Amino acid sequence: MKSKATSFDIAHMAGVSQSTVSRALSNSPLVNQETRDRIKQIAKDLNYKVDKNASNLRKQHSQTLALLLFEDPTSDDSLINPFFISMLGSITKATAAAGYDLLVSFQNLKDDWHAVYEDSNKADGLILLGYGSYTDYEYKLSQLEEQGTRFLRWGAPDEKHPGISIGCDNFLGGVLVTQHLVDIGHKSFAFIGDADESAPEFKARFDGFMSVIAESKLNADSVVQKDAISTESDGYNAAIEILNTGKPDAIVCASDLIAMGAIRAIRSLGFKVPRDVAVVGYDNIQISEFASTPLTTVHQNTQLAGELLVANLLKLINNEIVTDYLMPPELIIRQSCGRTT
Amino acid sequence: MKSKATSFDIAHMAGVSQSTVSRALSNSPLVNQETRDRIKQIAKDLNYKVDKNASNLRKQHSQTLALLLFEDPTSDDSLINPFFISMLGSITKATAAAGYDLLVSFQNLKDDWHAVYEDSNKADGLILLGYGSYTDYEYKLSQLEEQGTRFLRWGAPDEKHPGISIGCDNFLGGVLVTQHLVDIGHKSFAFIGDADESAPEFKARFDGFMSVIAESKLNADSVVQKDAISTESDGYNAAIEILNTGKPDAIVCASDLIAMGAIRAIRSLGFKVPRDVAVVGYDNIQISEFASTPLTTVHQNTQLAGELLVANLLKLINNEIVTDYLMPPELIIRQSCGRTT
DNA sequence: CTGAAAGCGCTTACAG
DNA sequence: CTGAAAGCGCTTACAG
Repeated sequence: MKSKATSFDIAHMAGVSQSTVSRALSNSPLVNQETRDRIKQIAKDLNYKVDKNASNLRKQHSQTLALLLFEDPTSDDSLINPFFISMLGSITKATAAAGYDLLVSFQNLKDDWHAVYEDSNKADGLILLGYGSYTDYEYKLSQLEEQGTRFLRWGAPDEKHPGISIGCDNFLGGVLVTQHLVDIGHKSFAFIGDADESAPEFKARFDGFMSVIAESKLNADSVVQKDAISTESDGYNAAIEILNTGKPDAIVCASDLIAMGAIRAIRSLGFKVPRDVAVVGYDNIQISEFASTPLTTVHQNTQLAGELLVANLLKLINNEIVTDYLMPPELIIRQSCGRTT
Repeated sequence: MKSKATSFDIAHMAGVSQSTVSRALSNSPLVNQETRDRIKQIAKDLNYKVDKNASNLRKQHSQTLALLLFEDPTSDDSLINPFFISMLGSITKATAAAGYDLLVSFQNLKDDWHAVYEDSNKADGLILLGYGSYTDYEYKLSQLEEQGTRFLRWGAPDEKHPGISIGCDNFLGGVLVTQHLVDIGHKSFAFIGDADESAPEFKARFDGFMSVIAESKLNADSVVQKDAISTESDGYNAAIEILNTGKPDAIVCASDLIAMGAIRAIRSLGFKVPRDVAVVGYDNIQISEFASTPLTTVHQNTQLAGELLVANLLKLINNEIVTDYLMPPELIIRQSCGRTT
């Protein structure tokens, strides 16, 4: 194992000063074209790469973005929400395309926030990604902001939270999917998913759902809502409870994972989807297409979302002005909602 | 935005030297318990964190591991193989648990290997994760090894490739799933998946498959094999080709994604799974359980794999001896293979 | 266009 | 147990 070459080694070989090597390698127009090429060739031959630690220390920035994933505390390892996975993929690519590195870390609700500060030190900016509220972190987020840490969060814009958010219009998504159910003739509805402050995305979906119920002059009082976080088993349990009290025409679920559980529950009681009960989800995760009954759901453009998140975080880092942004959701009609014609 | 505190600031406030601060914060037993506590308290109050760039530069290591994901060049963004996603999750956690950071980057076959070297500079060790062969990278891997870069790859142990590998016994997996099909009475078989040098994992699964065919005294000549990389569409196309020439009792697929495509193909021709044609996959990705016909498949313990990968890479970094390791696969029997009794 | 020098914020021998 | 000092490998004013 040979020790790594430094810029001094290159300088020595090229017969120039170390400063010139540094300039040449960073494509400074200050250095003579010819010299620059020669230095680059030598660097290439030696497989030399600039030491990032030294470079970053000197430049006082890291060329690194950190992605902080907030998981639901109950979800087990193997069940990372596929939606986030998809986001992870697009963020990774967008980051790389921008010439930045990506540090990924999972934040656990149980831990204290050590990791965030650590990461904020190693990264020029942070992307926060997670379902549910960042309410628990509000204080920490304020602290980050005070320190001058640049961060963006995925989710609903929210006056009460520090920081800028980029998200998908959950209210509109809830409207789209519920309106479709109404349009094709469903009359009675249930909703599965947390619908309080702790889960702003879910709540917005629920609000969209309720707004359609109200406008359609359906009996809002007959609507059942059951709490659930985004897991298959929560969906299952909530659906069982609902069906024990009565059978709605359609169940609107706050996520595809919940919908998968609801479908399993409906079947376990001997009903058929969508014949006896229609089910719709949210997220358009991969499973939803291949599911036993392909799921009608709401698609969020994760590709675009990743690009937006990275592009805007970079703007933030460059002290440009960034505002909240809400992407439009897209209704995906498959079989689980019933008669589509 | 206030500028960040440094160890000198802490030293000033604590009335000690900067060296002492550094020692206290790294829990050196050299410094007086009381002083240590006082310094730590101040650091906490100031929300001070050690500058990693400076620390790493000085210590000449990065406390960072890099995960290099090799994707099939054809797979589109949204379809990152769920198996890798699961690995990503477990690697992320294992890395964090070990007190390291994780840098994630997607290597694109089209690009040159710049990223690898970059990453090798920012990380103490590399984990290579991808389906298929690393043949194309063989030269680069040798170079990495020469430079003294520590790396581990996920996959089949392979004499011809540099580096140590940790993987799952693909041959045995192929045996398990095929033997089960034979046991429950299937007689004629097809295999979908690349079965040449370029895809060592798939080839090993195929070899396991063929060994069962041979031992079962079935007519090996009648076995059809069609190439496919791990995508739903490749699986679909390959299955269509197979069914156009004849209908085997069972199709063994080199991955779950391929199996999903095969099932779609079988249905599109009016056949039923498993009644007319049984299908089995490999990987036990999340979809396989929720699929229209739950998939019989082979499970690889990604949780363990991630831990093993990280633990062994850390050993490598500490100059301990590490050897190839092959994890046992586990057969998961669901409905797609037919009569299970 | 090029070089000598300072300094980014740490860790760790070295000396006491 | 503590401090003064060197140095990790760069980038970038500063001077020419």
